[in-house]
Amino acid sequence: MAEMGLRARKKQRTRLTISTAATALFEERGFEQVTLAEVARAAEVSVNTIFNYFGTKEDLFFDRQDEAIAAPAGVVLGRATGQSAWYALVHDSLRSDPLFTADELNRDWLRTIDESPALRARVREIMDRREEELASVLAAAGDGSANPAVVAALIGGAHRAIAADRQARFRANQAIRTIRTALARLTAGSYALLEPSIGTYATKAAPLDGTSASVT
Amino acid sequence: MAEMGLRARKKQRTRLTISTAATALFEERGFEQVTLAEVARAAEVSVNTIFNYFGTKEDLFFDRQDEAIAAPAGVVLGRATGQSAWYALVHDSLRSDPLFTADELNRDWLRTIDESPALRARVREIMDRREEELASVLAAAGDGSANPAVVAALIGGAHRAIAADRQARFRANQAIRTIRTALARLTAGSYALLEPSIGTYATKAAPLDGTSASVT
DNA sequence: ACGAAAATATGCACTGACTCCAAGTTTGGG
DNA sequence: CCCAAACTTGGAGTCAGTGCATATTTTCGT
Repeated sequence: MAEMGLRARKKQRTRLTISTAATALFEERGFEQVTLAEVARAAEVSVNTIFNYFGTKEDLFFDRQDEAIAAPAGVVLGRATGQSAWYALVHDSLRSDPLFTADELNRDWLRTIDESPALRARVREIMDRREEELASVLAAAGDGSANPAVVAALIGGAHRAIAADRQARFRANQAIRTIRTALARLTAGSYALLEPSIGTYATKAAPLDGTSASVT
Repeated sequence: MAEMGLRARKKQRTRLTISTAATALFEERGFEQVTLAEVARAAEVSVNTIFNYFGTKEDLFFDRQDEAIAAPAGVVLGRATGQSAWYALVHDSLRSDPLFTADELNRDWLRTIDESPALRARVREIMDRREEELASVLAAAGDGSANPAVVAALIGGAHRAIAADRQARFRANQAIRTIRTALARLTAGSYALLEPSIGTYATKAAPLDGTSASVT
């Protein structure tokens, strides 16, 4: 992984140059107000080169969407023995999910999203794909007590509500501390609503090597 | 309402002409494969006229999205005294919500959506707005036991899962009867999951005119 | 170290949705 | 019957995104 030819390094550098130039422009003047030609000028490449690295204008902004998409599925996949999906998400979401973080760096970024219909549409798509990933992890867990897609959709619903709340609070220019505590409270409240129905769904069974008692 | 000048009638007719011409083309060859110029030719108007009636290409396809957006909020708003939002939705959704219907007419329509990223994005937007409408109706009901936006999001989650299931079944070319029963079963199952948490949320209070006993 | 092959960058021409504006044309009301 | 408002149209332009042909750069086998 540390091994990397000149070509690969250069590619990585170019990609970063374009992405940071674009993000800066977007946050400064708004997504729709910036043209790809301007991004190209700022990054000192041709417009076509941008398309070599990014499929769409939105991809320039959501450069690392993959992390956000994989987050909940990863949390559930990495839950400890005896923990349910719900339990793992309750205790890990606020820490590891980029969707739940609130710091000063988020402010301009979130405002930019808020002001652009195209970016908001993209966020919806990301949320949808999060749900799909989560659903397939839950399906693999093989808990027949409920439809995994439905369980994933309920969790996804909670996440949407929390994300919307975060947006609203940033929009209202609340202090980071305030947002953080409100977010924690809302997260707890939302998951509490879900506990009776899915609190024990997809509980990870103990390994079958016989050293621990059965779980049932 | 029956009163309508020649101008207004003509407008309505033109709108319908454009919309049906467009829908026919879309279902025949796919949304992305049809150009607005072609729609204009088919409807015998200019491209600019299309934009007089419809804001975007997608609006041509989702001509009556307003009904879909207002459906759950309407059901909840119209619930009888003593019924909760959950109860009203469980018993009315399959009947009155266009999102839950399954008949032969849906087939081509849904396939067209399925094959177009742009239309799928629009569906996500519609789902989002449904949730917002529902959330504001719930908020107006003033049940402080839970955050109305969260409750709306959970219901929205269930709806998304059901809609996705319907899509998958149409995609797999299942028979309408099969889809209908599967849909009913999934709807019941999803709402059952929600009952313990929100089953009595926003129960409509009896009128205050004193003729009936207090509820609480 | 050299030259061919593969990867990458760029310019050019094009499509298609959408906007703005400046005429036409049609309709309703006085 | 004529004027004003509503509606339609054409034309010119913007911008994201595609396809292609042509440089230019990097890599790799020899």
